Amino acid sequence: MAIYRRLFEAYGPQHWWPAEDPFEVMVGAVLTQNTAWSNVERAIARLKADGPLTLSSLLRLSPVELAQRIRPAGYFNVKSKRLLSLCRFLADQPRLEALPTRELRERLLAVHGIGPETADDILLYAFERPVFVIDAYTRRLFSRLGLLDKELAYETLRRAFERALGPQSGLFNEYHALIVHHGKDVCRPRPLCEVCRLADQCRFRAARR
DNA sequence: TACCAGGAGAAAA
DNA sequence: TTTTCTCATGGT
Repeated sequence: MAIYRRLFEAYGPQHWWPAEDPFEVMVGAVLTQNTAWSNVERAIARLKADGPLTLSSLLRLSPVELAQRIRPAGYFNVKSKRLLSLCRFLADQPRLEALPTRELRERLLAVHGIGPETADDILLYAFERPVFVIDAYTRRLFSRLGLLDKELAYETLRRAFERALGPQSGLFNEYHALIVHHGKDVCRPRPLCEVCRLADQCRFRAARR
């Protein structure tokens, strides 16, 4: 919680995810896989150029048509198939919001192209479930601070964060958003922000002892 | 020019 | 079962 308070005091509330509705959150979660958000924004803008971004509007597109629209996000052929798999899943399974979180997570993970991080993005930011998202920014920040081994398995880290913070989806939402803001907009791999620079120096000194 | 960016699935070992 | 490879655009 000390890290959270420090981030919140530094950057303020983030009000995430940057999307107009839950469906756009899900689309963004797939498009941002291993991709800079600026490229995702271009792809979403192209999807919206045809009209409102909805489940039915995407289901009307062929894989090739969708791939051309999301081209700026990279891996467009792969992501086109993944997005259409997600859309078919959403169309085939009504009342997903009524499912308990664990079952909803398992069903999302069974969809082609939805791995642990993407599933948890969707659970937290589209379904407002208390699930902590472990992404590259989370691993980088907390390993720099010497608080975790960034090679640990996804599930191990997720459970550790959830145990430490308790079942508060609002806090998980804000915490992860702050971690991303810190990693993306403040502290890039180089140059490091002041906090991470000091953490790196401490680790370097410790390693020399 | 080379590297990096909010992963996931398939193939190879 | 674990590790490695592949997918691709845009910014720095």
